[in-house]
Amino acid sequence: MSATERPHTGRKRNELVRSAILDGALRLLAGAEGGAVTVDAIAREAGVGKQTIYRWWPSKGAVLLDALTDRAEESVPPPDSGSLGADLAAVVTATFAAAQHPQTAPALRTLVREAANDPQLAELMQEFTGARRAALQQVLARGRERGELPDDADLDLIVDQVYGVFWYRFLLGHAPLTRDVAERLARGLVG
Amino acid sequence: MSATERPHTGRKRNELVRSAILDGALRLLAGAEGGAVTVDAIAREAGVGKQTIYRWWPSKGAVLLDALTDRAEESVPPPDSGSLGADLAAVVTATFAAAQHPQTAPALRTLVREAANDPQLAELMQEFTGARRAALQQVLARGRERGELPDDADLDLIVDQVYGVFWYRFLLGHAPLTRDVAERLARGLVG
Amino acid sequence: MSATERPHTGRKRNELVRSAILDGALRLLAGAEGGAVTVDAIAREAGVGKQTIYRWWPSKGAVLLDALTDRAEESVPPPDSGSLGADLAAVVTATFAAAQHPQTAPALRTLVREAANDPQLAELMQEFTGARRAALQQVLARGRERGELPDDADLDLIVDQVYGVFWYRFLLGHAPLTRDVAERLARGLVG
Amino acid sequence: MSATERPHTGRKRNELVRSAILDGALRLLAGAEGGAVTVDAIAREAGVGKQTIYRWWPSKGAVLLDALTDRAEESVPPPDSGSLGADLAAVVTATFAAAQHPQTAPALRTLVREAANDPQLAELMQEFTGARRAALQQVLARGRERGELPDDADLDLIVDQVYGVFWYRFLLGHAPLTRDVAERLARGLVG
DNA sequence: ATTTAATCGAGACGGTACGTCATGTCTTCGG
DNA sequence: CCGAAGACATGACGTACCGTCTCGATTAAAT
Repeated sequence: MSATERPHTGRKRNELVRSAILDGALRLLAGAEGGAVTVDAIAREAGVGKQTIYRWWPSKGAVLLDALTDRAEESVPPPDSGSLGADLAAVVTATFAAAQHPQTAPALRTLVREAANDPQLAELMQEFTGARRAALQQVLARGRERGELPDDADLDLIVDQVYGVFWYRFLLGHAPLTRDVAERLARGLVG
Repeated sequence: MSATERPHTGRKRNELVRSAILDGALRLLAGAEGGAVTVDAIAREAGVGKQTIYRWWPSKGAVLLDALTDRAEESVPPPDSGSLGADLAAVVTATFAAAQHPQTAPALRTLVREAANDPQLAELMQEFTGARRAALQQVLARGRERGELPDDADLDLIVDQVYGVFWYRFLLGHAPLTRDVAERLARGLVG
Repeated sequence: MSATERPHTGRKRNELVRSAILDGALRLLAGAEGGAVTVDAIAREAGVGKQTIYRWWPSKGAVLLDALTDRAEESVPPPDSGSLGADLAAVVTATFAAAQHPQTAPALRTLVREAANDPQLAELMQEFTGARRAALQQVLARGRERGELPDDADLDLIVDQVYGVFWYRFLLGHAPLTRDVAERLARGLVG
Repeated sequence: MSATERPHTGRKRNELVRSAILDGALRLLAGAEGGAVTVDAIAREAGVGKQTIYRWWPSKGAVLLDALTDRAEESVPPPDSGSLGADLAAVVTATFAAAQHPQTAPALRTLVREAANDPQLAELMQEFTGARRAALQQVLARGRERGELPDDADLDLIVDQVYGVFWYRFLLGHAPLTRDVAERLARGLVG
């Protein structure tokens, strides 16, 4: 979408511009694989002035995070099937699967790369991952209440084993994140 | 160490220069915490020309990794006490402890940050982490041979749970990496 | 041996680059008439990095001034024919003619434009114009010694009438700077 | 003067806004001396929207010129004492004196600086200075009719010597613009 | 009395140029 | 040939103004 087709909204923030930027960012993230996700590039891709980006996001990474979360996240509620094993397997499987999406994966990797040198973005990602951890912990807490886990089980540790394995493999890529692995991991943790 | 105090060795490679560079890199990695581990900065810190760095290392990251591994690692052999639980606990505890060292921690974190945007370095770190994984897997394999693990145990997954938790907590810092956690983790995995 | 006494060992300044920049600047000044004498444009035109320009000149205008003076000025000595009238006419005529040169004129105008918003450059131009004034005053002083001007003649004022008329007409362009005008002006001042 | 204290006049042009803008512009012109006479700055200073400025003036420079001329100039008629020498001296002295005014001088200098990069404003200033030249020429023409100047005197050149000296010294500041200088200049031109 | 039309403050927007920073290569000179 | 110093091309960065646009309010003139 070019700038010429996009009407100005005057002194109000233009939502079309917002999504044009996020779209452009996603296109670059998904496409370029490893390179050239420049602020200038995003601006050009979206038909937007650089200043407009800096006006609304503190850093390039914030744009990327926004681009990823804005659409992908409709705040899926954690499953509650009554069985801890099933719930855990569901969450882990879903997590693994979501990151495999051919458009999401490169974007996510770029995002992490950006976060590494951008404290602003790092903090934003902390919030994001914190929410994920909290959701998973809730699932575990329900299971513990039902007696499916010992009372002294270290829920934080279990959560971190899940996300630890996920990120470790996702970023290093030395081993797969298949559905099979997900189920085996879940079983190992609460079996 | 300034350049003026260091004698030239003529056409042979000067070992003093090598360590001056690695020292300088370490000082920057440990000190600046968040900022500016530039090639120029390393060169200045070491009293060295930039070209000298590029002559011997393929990228900035390679220098950093070299700086970290050159000294800290005298290739500790994996423990072999005869008990899988004890061995695993020992490895995990040692891993957690090593990263806590007040000089190592910030350097390691910076290293990861650099690796995120430097494919050269990323590959080097893969080798490094690969070696660690292999060592741990060897411990587990010995235990499985002794019957301390079922024959169909997914050793790779267990290894990745250890290092996954480690890196996840180390980088995000949302939860501790104490000896207690290490032991609980080990017990959970092979108990 | 202190740092100041230490001979330079670094790479030498590349004279070709210097002249490439000045040439490029001149080409832009002469060509584009009024527009787009950007630092980026100069750099592109000269096949040079922007940083290289900023390394050697404090501002864009300084480059332009350098470009103009570097070549045009072989420090012409003021004429000394023995007759004040003839000398003055010669200087004024030469000044008028020099600025009419089809390549110099637009460059000079751009230079003034730049100086208006660049104190650095303004000072440089002061030096330049100061030297011109001094040269003319020397001519007048010689004439006064020979009795061709009264002892109480205000030489500064005469000089400023010459250069005042010159710049006033050159910049506003409301009246010509012909040889005829030059001679009439000279005659009016010392006739 | 802030916007809140200023009543709206509805669909009629608000004269208070006009003067608020001109006042703000003058304050910036006189005050900052060297910096930042931005359109945004004028708008902020006057408590006015940018569009309001662009609605009534074609360019920033036009505002500045308006600000200067609107108040200072009540179109003083050229003197006509019957003596050319006296009239000329009066005009020159008045011109020199006017520009010395502590509030006018910096504003005038800034105005010229702006004009250097604003063709719109440059043209407006041409009109302004043209009027001044015409006024002075009228004085000279009257004197020539009375026989106080030779029939072939180049009036334009005399005029430009006056204003040339004035602007040259005013802008460069290398020599004063005192009453004494004014009288000597006038005497030299028509004496 | 109601509509219509213009002013005005505010500020988002697409651009252009700025001056700085880091990278990795290349060049010079002294040991 | 090594090593220190640093020039150089490249390209991204984040900022400053520009001039245009649209909003929502206010008020005067036209209906």
